[in-house]
Amino acid sequence: MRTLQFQFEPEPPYDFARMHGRLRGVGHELYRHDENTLIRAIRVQGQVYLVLIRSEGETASPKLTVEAIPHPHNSGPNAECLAEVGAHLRRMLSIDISLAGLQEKLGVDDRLALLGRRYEGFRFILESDPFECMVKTIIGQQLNLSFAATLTRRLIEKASSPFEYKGAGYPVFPSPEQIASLQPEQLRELQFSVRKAEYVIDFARQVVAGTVSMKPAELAAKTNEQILTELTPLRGIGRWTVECFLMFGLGRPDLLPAADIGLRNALRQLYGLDHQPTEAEVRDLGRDWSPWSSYITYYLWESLNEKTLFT
DNA sequence: GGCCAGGCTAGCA
DNA sequence: TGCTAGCATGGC
Repeated sequence: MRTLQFQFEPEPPYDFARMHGRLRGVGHELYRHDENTLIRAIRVQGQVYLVLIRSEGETASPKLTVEAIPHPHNSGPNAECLAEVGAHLRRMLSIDISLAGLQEKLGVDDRLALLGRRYEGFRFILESDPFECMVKTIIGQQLNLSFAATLTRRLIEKASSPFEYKGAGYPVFPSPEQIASLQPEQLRELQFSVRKAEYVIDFARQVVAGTVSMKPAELAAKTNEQILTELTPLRGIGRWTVECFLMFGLGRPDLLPAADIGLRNALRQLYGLDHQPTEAEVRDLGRDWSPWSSYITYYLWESLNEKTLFT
């Protein structure tokens, strides 16, 4: 099978260096970094590819080249996948998002304007697919990020085999079938709580059984509220989890996860508050962020990594 | 040593 | 309908 080649020229600003930098941090165990190249395995309609993403431009004149190397075990005619892999990468890398309007939105508030200047062109790199996003989000509930990353890494090592390429092994996020075939005790051995082990496996089994759809095309046809209504009845999936899923899994631009501890801490820092704002206070502070609530939340999360930014 | 982590459920008033 | 203990463990 041949390597697929793609070139993307998103509308500026597009700050790939900062987007790449975020993926070097904790919680991004699926990525490998080779000089200025970002590498990971992705799954597109059941087929696995190793993608090498390289930036050859700058924030004001962005240009990305991507190679996608099909896994040797992929089956079926590869040619049909070219368009699908390309569309997958465009969505994952926020290529077709226009940020016009975001700076204007940020500009009405001095503190937010600071964020806007700092993170101009900083976009989401989405989780590779909705199933992966949901599993990682369930694992991340309530835990500190580093322990959540440890659990995710152990799950990947337990349930799937790495993509071997040029003498190195690249982790592949397990398929729904691979996670569905596990027993809760196997995740308990990895230091999952009993509950969390059940949530993750039950979710995978529902996806395999078809009672829950994680198909991108089907999810794309639904509103945020429809997806919230459908997914929150599942055990282990609450409002926060679906909000994160909509942001990082589907790239929906206008989510405000007002109960999120990280967002509350970031707002406390941004505005110099003497207490951690409540959920209601967060909704009030963010009442004018629409239709960019996800992006402003994203910038606020990022600001947590820079304690000196507002002091 | 104690409390909080980018929550959620079950069980109880 | 609303409140809270418990969850597993790491980090500060």
